[in-house]
Amino acid sequence: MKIGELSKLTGVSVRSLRYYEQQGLITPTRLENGYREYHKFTVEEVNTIKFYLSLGLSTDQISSFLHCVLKNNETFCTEVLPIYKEKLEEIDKQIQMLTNIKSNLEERIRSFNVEIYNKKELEHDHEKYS
Amino acid sequence: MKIGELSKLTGVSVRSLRYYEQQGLITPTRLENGYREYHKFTVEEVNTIKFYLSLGLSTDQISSFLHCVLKNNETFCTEVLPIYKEKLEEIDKQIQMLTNIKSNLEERIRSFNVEIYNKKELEHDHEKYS
DNA sequence: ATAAACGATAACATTAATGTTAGGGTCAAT
DNA sequence: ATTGACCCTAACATTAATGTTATCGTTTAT
Repeated sequence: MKIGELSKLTGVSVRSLRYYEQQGLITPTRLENGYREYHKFTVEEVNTIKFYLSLGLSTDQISSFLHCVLKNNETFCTEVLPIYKEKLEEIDKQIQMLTNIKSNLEERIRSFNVEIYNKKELEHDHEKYS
Repeated sequence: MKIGELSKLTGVSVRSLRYYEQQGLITPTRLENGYREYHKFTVEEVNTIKFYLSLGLSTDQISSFLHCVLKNNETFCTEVLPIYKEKLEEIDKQIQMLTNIKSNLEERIRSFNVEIYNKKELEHDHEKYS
């Protein structure tokens, strides 16, 4: 199949398919006219790539083990586990950072509410004593 | 004071100070020779900018309320609260995404452990029955 | 044979703050 | 007057996957 069909079947843009090829993730053959020709099982490969990208892995990381996981159960590929662990640490750090910022933001937002409360108190006092 | 001194006092690089100026966050005067001249209270301003940047706000967002918060208590600046709330939603979404990925990663990592366990079982069986 | 649909390559754009480098002025001390 | 420490502007680089556009060749249907 040609690139347009693969794109439709996978939902991955033609541009991205060419990029994956450039990154060494897929290697189509060429027809006489220069068009890329893909095997039908490339659909599965591209879906696998999509999955790993959705885990936040880079094309570089994916390329380091894709060859293996396309043939074996993932758990047989020793390259994968360290990458997962590395990514997990990275994500934990990010969550930690975001959580800190979130706390700060919530605290600042709370101080606005306190301010509004103070203003209402003032109005109330005004009524009470006027 | 000149830019080098401001940089030392705030820990913000000269490059970044010029960038903040370009974004309209600070507006030094110029000496006759073209050098930027900063008031001493600019140190406080830059520290304020640093703080808002650390909350993940963009220079664009900061510039929309910096003028106000430099003169008043932040809670008097009506522009700030919506920006905080917007940022908070954005961060919640990011945390949600990262948490999802984290779950997926942990599940995949777990399946490696199961696999190792199975392998050990095999060895064990091998001993047992050999 | 012409037009529409598809394919190819190549290059630039996106985001946002910051680093780096190049090519110059300025100033103070020697 | 030379040196070193500053300052200036301007421009390119960084990250990574994807979008966009330009220019061109190919195929297919009319």
